[in-house]
Amino acid sequence: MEKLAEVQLNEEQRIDESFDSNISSPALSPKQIANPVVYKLVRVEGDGRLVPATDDEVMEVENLFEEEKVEARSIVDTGQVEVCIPDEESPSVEAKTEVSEGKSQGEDTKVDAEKLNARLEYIGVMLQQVKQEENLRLSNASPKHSSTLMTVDGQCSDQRENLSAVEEKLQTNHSLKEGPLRTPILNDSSNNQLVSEEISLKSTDGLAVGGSSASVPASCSSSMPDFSRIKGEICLDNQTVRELQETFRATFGRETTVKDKLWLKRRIAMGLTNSCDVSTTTFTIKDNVLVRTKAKDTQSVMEICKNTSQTNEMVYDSCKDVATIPAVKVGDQQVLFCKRLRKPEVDNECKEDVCTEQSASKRVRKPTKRYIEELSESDTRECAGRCESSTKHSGNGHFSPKSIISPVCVFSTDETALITRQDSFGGSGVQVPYVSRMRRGRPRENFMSIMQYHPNGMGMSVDVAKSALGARISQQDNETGEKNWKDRATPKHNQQQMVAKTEPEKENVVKCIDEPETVYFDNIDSGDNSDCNLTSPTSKYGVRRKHHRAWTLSEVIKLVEGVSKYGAGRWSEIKKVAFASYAYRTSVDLKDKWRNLLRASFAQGSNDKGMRNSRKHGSMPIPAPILLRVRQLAEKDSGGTPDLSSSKFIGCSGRSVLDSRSGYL
DNA sequence: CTTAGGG
DNA sequence: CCCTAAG
Repeated sequence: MEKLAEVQLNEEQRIDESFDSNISSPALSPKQIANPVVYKLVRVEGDGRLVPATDDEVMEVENLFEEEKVEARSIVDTGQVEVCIPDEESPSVEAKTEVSEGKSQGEDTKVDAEKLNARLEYIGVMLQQVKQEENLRLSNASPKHSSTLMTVDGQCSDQRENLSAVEEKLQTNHSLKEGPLRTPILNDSSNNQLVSEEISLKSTDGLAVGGSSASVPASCSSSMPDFSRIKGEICLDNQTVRELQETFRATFGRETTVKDKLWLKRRIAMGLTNSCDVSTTTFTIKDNVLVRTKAKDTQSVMEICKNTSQTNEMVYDSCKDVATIPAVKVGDQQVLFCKRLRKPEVDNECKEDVCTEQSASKRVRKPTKRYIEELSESDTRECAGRCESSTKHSGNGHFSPKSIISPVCVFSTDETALITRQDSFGGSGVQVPYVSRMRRGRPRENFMSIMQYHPNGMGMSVDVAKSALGARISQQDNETGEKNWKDRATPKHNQQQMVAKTEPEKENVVKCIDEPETVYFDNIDSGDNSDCNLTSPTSKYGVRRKHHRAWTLSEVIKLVEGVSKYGAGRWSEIKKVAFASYAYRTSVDLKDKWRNLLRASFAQGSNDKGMRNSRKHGSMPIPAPILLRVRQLAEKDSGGTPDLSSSKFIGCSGRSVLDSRSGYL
């Protein structure tokens, strides 16, 4: 069979912006975001490369589509899916753009939604056949349980790559549909048990998935599992096919005609262990022996968790919400899918049931997920480690949320693990290195306020602006670039973003230069690096490392005064009153600065006060009086009655110092 | 949205 | 400074 696969060119920004870091950068038009799903026909070469399909291939597939259309089952369609049969155009950005433009957010989907469904349906059929083949071919060599790692590995396998692609495409397609959704396989049953079983199988056994699809007749007589049929210990190994089928039926409540023993065993094993019913009846697998235990054998279940690991987290997550769950997939889809399903209240009982210990101790622990940057910062080693560690965590009954949202680890041929994400930037929808997002942070609204202390600031601003522009061009984005871009991003990607990013800023800067009087920095929004950080002493000495805006003394003073007036903690108040004109200082900033001030003041208090004005560390030295005042305020704030007789004096002196200084800041 | 606190 | 969790 020719390796024809539909690869998804999918941008799922909508699902989670933070996840899709750099795509959501300003470099992309909203239009692209609005068209999340695009498919493109490609062929998977022997080495795993994705090559655009030729005309012939496209024709061929189209014919097939037509033929199969007749008996295709209808699938609920939300107009989110589009099958695109492009020309032989190289998989480039244009290709995608064209496609995207041709479709205006599902408005024209009515045209032939049915047709599309039929096609997708056909792909499903094809997929099943392929999978069955695969299944037969690989059934002998397959280990008992396929862990996530295995699944990942499988994705790299040449033999399965096309399969994966097709499957992924198909299932993702499903996953995009809203509302109750029937897979062709499940037909009438919206039964949780069934669905969850199906999911679990798909998620954990990438190889044999198709088997059930193709083989299980749509006639599900009894749709409820009947665990009572399973008595005591059952050695799956010793069972005949017939018995296995029976067990299967008992387990899942439906018949199967699959004769593959291994397949059956895995199904049963997985189905049981993933069953939502584990809370009442727990089955565990020990050395291929199915053990039924009334009491929860947490230990054993943990083992299962470990084995199935990450993927099954999704399964567990899914149990509650099966009605809308189409499938679980390897790769990004899996992740996205998971995120989509993770509703807070659906803190699945399945997971908790399985991992009793954890649920007993604490229901929700929210380890703060550090932002994407840190995820993508992880290097090769870490990636491998994470794959492993997620497994480990599961073993301890601890599901690390991090593992859920962590990027997919793909082990490329040269044994290096890369963090990748599904990306269509190159047009081929292949995995590309995971790069950190372009830029974060709030915009800096305007700079007007600063200027009030810098009547002469203009000349400087030009310089800074120029230099800022230059720096940006040369090194893109200081923050993210230094660590991540160089080694991670694809060159193409980089360039595009770079151009897209630089342009607008150039404009802004130009404006800033041309119309210094009025427009000034109003246009320099998006604070991105565009901080013409005039007041920063560091700007004089070059190397403005970040888009920091150094705190001026006057700002500090206002802050201190504000704190003295309103008390520490009322940052929004202080900001409103004292920093009304400082749009770029948020209450958080105030708080941070205050924290720093406290630190500084106490540090200095214990130290020699002589170095207060030293410029050793290029940053603005904070006059001792201010620090003293800070300390005093801090003490007052901390509840104690420090009774500093000097408080008044300090207050006065501090203020006077401030006033005198603010003049030439 | 604001505050608190960690990175 | 940035991020996130909580209120």
